Amino acid sequence: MTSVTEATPGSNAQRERRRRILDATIALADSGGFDAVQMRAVADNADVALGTLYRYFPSKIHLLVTALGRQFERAEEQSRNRQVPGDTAHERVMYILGHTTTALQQQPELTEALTRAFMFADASVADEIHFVGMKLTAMITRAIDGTDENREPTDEDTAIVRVISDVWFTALMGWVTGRTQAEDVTKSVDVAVRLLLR
Amino acid sequence: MTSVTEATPGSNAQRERRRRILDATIALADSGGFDAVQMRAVADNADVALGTLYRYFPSKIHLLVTALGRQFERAEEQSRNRQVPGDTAHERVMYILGHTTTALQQQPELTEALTRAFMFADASVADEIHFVGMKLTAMITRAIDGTDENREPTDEDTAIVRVISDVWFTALMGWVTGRTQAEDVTKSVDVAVRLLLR
DNA sequence: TCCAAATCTAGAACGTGTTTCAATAATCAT
DNA sequence: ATGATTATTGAAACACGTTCTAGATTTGGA
Repeated sequence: MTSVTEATPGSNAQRERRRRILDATIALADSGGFDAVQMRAVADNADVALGTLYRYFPSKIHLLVTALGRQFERAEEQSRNRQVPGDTAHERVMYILGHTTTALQQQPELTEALTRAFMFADASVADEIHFVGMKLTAMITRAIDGTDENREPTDEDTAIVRVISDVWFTALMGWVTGRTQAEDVTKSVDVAVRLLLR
Repeated sequence: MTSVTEATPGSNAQRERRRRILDATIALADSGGFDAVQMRAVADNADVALGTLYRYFPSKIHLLVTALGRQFERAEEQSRNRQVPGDTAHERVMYILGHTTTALQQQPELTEALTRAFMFADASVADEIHFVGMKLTAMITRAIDGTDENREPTDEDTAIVRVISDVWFTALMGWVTGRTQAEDVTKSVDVAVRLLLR
């Protein structure tokens, strides 16, 4: 037992298993998307039994949405440490979302897997979904507020952020399902942001 | 062979089979949602062989999205024949979407099945998806324009309609997946419409 | 009317998410 | 250290979407 324990519950071995499972999930998703994340393959690659995998994550959706949360946590962390460039709220929001969209589109298979899982998710995954929503909201809100670090977001800000998130998500969904082009995602968001932040 | 043939291709018997399949689909979806629409059950209830079902609809998703199209066609037809009440664009859009939302929420299982299918749909269902999008766009656009029947929608109108559709869809998705309350759907849309139509 | 092509049927079979179970291993309180 | 509890393993089994096959049936043209 090392003294350095993370906030995650369970023994060392359990935290290790959990990490291996999520790593295997991301690796498989990155290589072949949603369909490649097969529970038997995840279990094999993570060196755990299938039953153990299900003890840690009650379904494929939980697994993927949790992985999505981990990715968003990192993205939000990164964005938190840097000043968002841009003179207007519009520019700043587009910087963040354009950036994030491009990053996601660099790993199309992974993005497809995670987005599809997000779409599938039902009430039993509400916590994980909420977590992801919070991270996204935080990023966009920070972009709207800009340099004014201490500005308390107004109700209107919050409402605008929600609408932008919805548009972004729907556009992303169109792209991962192969119904729209990569550029269309950023375009859709840009139109929405223009309508909302004026 | 009767003389009255619909626009649907194929022989009489084939049109009958197709109708039986879609009817069985709606009935099963209405009774138990997405999970109850099992391909074997649909085939049984429609009195066709499983192979035949797959000849008519290449996947469960095609089947459900086609059924969704039929439902939306009817809804749009109904709304087309009536004047939309309300003095402002906001009131009229909310009337239409509030109405439609309430109608969908009367049949939660059916709505869950159709919405989930819509979410799943990939490029191979693009035509059916597009059809549904057109119907929805038509309804909302008519509501924005109000009594001015001949007004040509501006680019801005079109953009606004897209954003509203996205918000509505995302909210509906939250509800069918059991993550939000029924009222939240209309509330979300109302906030978005207020931000966009001012 | 008859033949060839297309369609339909019944049912088996396959893949993958999920569940279950008996046996083994690890952990923890006393 | 020991016994009890809990976690893990390996493997079988199940459910449902989907595919495949062999034989009937229907259809449409000569």
